[in-house]
Amino acid sequence: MAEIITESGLSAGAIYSYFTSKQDLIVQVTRDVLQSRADDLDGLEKQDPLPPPAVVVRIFLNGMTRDLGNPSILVQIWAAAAADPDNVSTVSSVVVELRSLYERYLRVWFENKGFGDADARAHALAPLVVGLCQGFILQSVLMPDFDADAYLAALDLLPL
Amino acid sequence: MAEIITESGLSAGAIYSYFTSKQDLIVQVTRDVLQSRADDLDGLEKQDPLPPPAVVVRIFLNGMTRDLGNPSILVQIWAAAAADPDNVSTVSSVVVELRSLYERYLRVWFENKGFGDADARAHALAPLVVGLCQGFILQSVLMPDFDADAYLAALDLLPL
DNA sequence: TTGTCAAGAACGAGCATTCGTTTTTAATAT
DNA sequence: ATATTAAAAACGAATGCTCGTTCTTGACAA
Repeated sequence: MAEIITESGLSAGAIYSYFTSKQDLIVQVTRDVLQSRADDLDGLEKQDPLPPPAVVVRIFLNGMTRDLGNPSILVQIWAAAAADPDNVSTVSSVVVELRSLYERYLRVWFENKGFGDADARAHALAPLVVGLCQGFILQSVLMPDFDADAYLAALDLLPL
Repeated sequence: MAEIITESGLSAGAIYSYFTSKQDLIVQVTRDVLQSRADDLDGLEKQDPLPPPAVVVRIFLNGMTRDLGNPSILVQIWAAAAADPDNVSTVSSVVVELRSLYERYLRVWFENKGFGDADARAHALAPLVVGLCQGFILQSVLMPDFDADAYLAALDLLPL
């Protein structure tokens, strides 16, 4: 909150005429960011040919970086949810939504590639793709020598 | 600390005759856990034939679950490091070590499979494998409906 | 008696939040 | 134009709570 107050140029009290609580602020900002990612993905799914998973993930993560700057705030949110069962549902619903976005995309991708089990493959792999994104965010926050481009480039080596 | 105090059966003050601070406690426990993982991996690397990546990751994550129970504590540690630059080096050194463990294993794995660029592949993919593990831990903490077995099974679909 | 260790109350820093007050805005009256 | 006034917004010190840590006290062992 201290950082947000400073950056907003407002006083501590003024924040609370726009958001009823820290939690409310987080929820509203999260909604905005998630909507941006959904919009990005909608755009990609309209393209022909359909961009490969590595590109989709790259654009997702670029978008997160653009919107959040240093995504350390995301790690804080995860930890707050992990510590307090009341917050788990808020965070998990976002992750679930994100996962289903990836799953929808992957289903089309595998169908286009002629996989008979496109549905099952998409369902199984979506959590891994989410995991790769979470890993990217964690490592970009926690590792001073993290090479974001190398991480994204390595996605091409995974023949999804 | 409150939970640790309760579970240890000691008082608040007594803890501090065994650990000089919360940070010290975390560092020592982390060392223990990481050493267990390194031992696990050493055992796997002695096997013939060399177990595939999916098995190595599965055993790593099973070990973490066995040692930590609910890995929510790990998410707390990540967040503490993300919030305070002083703690980043502690955490990052652990992740770097883990990454190099995976990289060493992957190099042998790719050499056995006859890849000419085994070294480069291992170097590129190790961060992704770490990311998949981090994603597993996050999702197992944050998502009530997380299916750990399905996540691990899906690793077999990634033809590494 | 002396030394060791645990207990647990007390401490103090950090945090989100509140609230009485002041300042700014904007509409209306003079 | 200027003055008046009511509403809205912002201020920021004060509040209450949490949490890691310290310190005094007391019990038991050597």
